[in-house]
Amino acid sequence: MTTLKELAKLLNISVSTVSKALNDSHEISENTKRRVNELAEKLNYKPNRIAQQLKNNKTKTIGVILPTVTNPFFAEVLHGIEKTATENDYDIIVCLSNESLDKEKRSLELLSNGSVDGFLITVARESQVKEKTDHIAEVLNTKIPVLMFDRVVNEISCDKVIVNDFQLVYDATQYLIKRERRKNILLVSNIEELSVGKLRIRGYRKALEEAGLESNILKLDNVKDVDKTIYEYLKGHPETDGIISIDHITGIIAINMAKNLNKAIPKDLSVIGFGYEHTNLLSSPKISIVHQNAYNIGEMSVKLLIDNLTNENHELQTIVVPSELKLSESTQ
Amino acid sequence: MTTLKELAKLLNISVSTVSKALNDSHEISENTKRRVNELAEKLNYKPNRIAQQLKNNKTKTIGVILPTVTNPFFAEVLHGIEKTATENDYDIIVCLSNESLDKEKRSLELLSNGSVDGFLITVARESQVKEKTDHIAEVLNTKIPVLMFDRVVNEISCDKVIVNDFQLVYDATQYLIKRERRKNILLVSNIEELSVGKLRIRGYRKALEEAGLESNILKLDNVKDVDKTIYEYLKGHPETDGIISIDHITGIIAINMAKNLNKAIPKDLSVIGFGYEHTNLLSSPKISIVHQNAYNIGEMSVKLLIDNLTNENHELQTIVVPSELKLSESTQ
DNA sequence: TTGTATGCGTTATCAT
DNA sequence: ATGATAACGCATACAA
Repeated sequence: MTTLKELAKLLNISVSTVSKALNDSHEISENTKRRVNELAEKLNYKPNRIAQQLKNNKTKTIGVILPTVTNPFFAEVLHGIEKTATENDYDIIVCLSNESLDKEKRSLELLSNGSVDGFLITVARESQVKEKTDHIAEVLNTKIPVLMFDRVVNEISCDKVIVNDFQLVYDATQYLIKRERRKNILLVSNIEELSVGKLRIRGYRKALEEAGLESNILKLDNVKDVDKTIYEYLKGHPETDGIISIDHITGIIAINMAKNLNKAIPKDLSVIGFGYEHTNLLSSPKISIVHQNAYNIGEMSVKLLIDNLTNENHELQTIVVPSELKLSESTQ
Repeated sequence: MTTLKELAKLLNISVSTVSKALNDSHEISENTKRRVNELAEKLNYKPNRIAQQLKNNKTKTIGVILPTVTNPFFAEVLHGIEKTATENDYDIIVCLSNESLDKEKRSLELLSNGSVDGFLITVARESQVKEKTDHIAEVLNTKIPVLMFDRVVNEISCDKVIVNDFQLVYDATQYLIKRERRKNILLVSNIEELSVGKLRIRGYRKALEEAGLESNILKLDNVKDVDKTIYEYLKGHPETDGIISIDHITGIIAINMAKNLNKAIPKDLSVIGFGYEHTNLLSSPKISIVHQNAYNIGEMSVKLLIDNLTNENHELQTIVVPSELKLSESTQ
């Protein structure tokens, strides 16, 4: 890599002159600027980013800690994060916790050595279930800003970007009750022990209670044959006329199983799931989904974190990113 | 952040003594080491990574440039990359080209300033279609190692990690011909203009030619209503008794459409697609897939790049990661 | 065993 | 208009 020193030597001028010339300082003559810029161009000079980071004590880099990227929700969040970070001249260093507390902790510790200016994090499943989040609080103690999105820890005070999980499922359930006159609505889930899962289940329960209906929940986390389990449930409960899935996968499976049982969708059974950009391509009839606008979650998270990093008067806040109910063929 | 200087001042010793003590140098007395380590522990000292990077002229960071992460194939590759990088004490900076030549170019240029030690890249669709890859060659000119995976550019000489696309589809097609006695095998695809798509189509053609059968290809890239297009094709060609999908989505749609036409799967129609970890959960009957072992692609890529970065005698090579045909319910 | 000096590449301050 | 020097934090060759 070409350095200032090399340019200076070749031009027989000092390093500081070269530096100033490249930064278009008024102290430098037009002639010198021209000579310097020409040579810099020719040798493809680029200021060494690491040296700048050391000098400025800023990395312009954000640490992003995600449970996984195989889940399309987080994939789309990451898309939003990357795009917005790039637009604001930030790089992102990505770590995947794989839902492990230990990996999450190590990643945070490793990057808390000046590698990044701040963190975006979704707490790992294990950390959340075991309620161990001291490692996150410790990062905040070292004055490195942290923003939590999606899954959050109430006890920790920091910026947060979330979805209105409770309201969303409440609304979706109410839609099935009031608009589609469904009486026996099943909730299927493989995320029941996550904070967001609990909130969604509460929304479902509230809507049913208000309507005087009974709630039925099929918990599928750690279940091996998800398809068979749903099939057997539907077979044993033929009265089921509505399904709310609170994740992005069990709703599609439920549609397939219902079809195998010769249930007409949406005539006999309405289905609403959670989903992302192309989710509804995957089922026939196309599944109606709660679209969480994952991209926007990523976008808002980056913007809020950068505000924290750059704005003296930044105030901690919690942003709720609006979601939308995207009705398709699996509802009437 | 605590620095060596601060520790030195507090202990009334020199910076270099502190540095050596922390690095467990034999030059330093046990007593001093103890004092230093205790204070370092107490103040939660961590060596500033940026300063180390500048000193060593190494970042221990890999730049990863992906077209997207919403595609589960790349998501799983990224998983393999992250895990393997972490195990080898490397960070990853992730950039998403979004299939755009321009974004890919800018990302490469931005990180070619000392930010990373090397690159892992899958060429963007636009770059590949327009055959513009000078920006990648330029990075190599600056002596920063680049490794291409999945989609590769033949004209550029560098490490490569690929899948045996030709052979895979050849084998899958032959399976339908020889084992399942299929005569009218359709290929569906939404990636026909990518290098990997072309290779896969060639494998399909070869197998059919050898068997004296006719090839039929349904190209779906840029098609709006993929489901309807497949439906209409199958309706107009009821003789179709086998389908090869060369991407991870059109195979599932084909199964759904065939069922809508009351075709029995796999009795009337066998289907093989491409897919990843949980792909087969999404269809009923479960789809048979070519599993590309995306995770391994990521893993091998990192290992090969690190060898290039650290091994004096590294020789450029192309690794073919073996895939497997995972038969499930959509074949007999 | 400990300390001093130097340099990584850049930029800001202070001479000349 | 140009140059010398110092500093960011760390590591190491070299003195003492």
